[in-house]
Amino acid sequence: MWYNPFMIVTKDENGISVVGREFFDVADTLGCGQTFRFRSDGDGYVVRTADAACRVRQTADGARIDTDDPDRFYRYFALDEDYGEYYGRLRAFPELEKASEAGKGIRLLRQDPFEMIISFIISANNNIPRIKGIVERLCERAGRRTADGGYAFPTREELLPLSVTDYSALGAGYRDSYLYEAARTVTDGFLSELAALPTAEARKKLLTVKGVGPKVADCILLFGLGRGDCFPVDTWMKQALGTQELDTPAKICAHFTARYGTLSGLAQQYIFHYARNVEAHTR
DNA sequence: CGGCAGGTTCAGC
DNA sequence: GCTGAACCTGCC
Repeated sequence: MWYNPFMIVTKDENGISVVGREFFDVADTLGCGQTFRFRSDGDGYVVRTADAACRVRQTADGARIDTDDPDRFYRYFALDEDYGEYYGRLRAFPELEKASEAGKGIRLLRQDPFEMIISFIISANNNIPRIKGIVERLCERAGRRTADGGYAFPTREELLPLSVTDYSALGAGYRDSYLYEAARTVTDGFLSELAALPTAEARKKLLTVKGVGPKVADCILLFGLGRGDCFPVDTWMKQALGTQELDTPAKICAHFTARYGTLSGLAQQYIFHYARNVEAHTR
């Protein structure tokens, strides 16, 4: 059992129970664009990562995760981390007062780096329903069957047999050749070098992959490599934060990573959530 | 039905 | 280095 002032987490053989829902909002955590592999199921969600699956739902006093692999999802949902503390630190920034309050239940998911590279190449200049569809079809096409009857995300080896035309047939559009190339570029060696590099150098390395630009690289670093010092700048960020001085994505990124440091990624998620779910509906 | 979607590439300065 | 046009596809 693990405890902090805001949350009590208990692991058992069938899953994980969380007491304290303030810093674990299931819908917000899954819905803020970090993962595309979840679907509604009754009063909760089925969530997949790599070759594992769980069912997660919000409960009266917290959340419940049912899974064969509690340790995996304990890490996946970062239940060893004190998001109450992170929230407190970010809330101290005046400009984050409203966004942090609205998004305090968001947690950054610890996901698989290879899965993140492929998924976020697909995400570029694309919409979420379509991204989810492409990822789902890719898993059905190339991933292994899992014990629960679903599909695992394909490994690099499982993607190698696919042709550019195969990716096109999955609906990937012009990203087909990027995916084909990425499966050849992103070897285990590439990934282990990536993990060993400081964030700035890891970012440069990711930018050598075709189809990976600054925004996608930051998403991979943040969601797949635990680099909290990244601040992905997308259309929402540009719209919410762009000013006369901060008039390019690179300037916005540099400004806010300098300001929020290792909590930049979480701050970005708070702002993204607020811009898309709160501000958009109140205007 | 045309614009848009959690951008990137490529060509031209 | 920086800027802008072109880009698959299917939701809204």
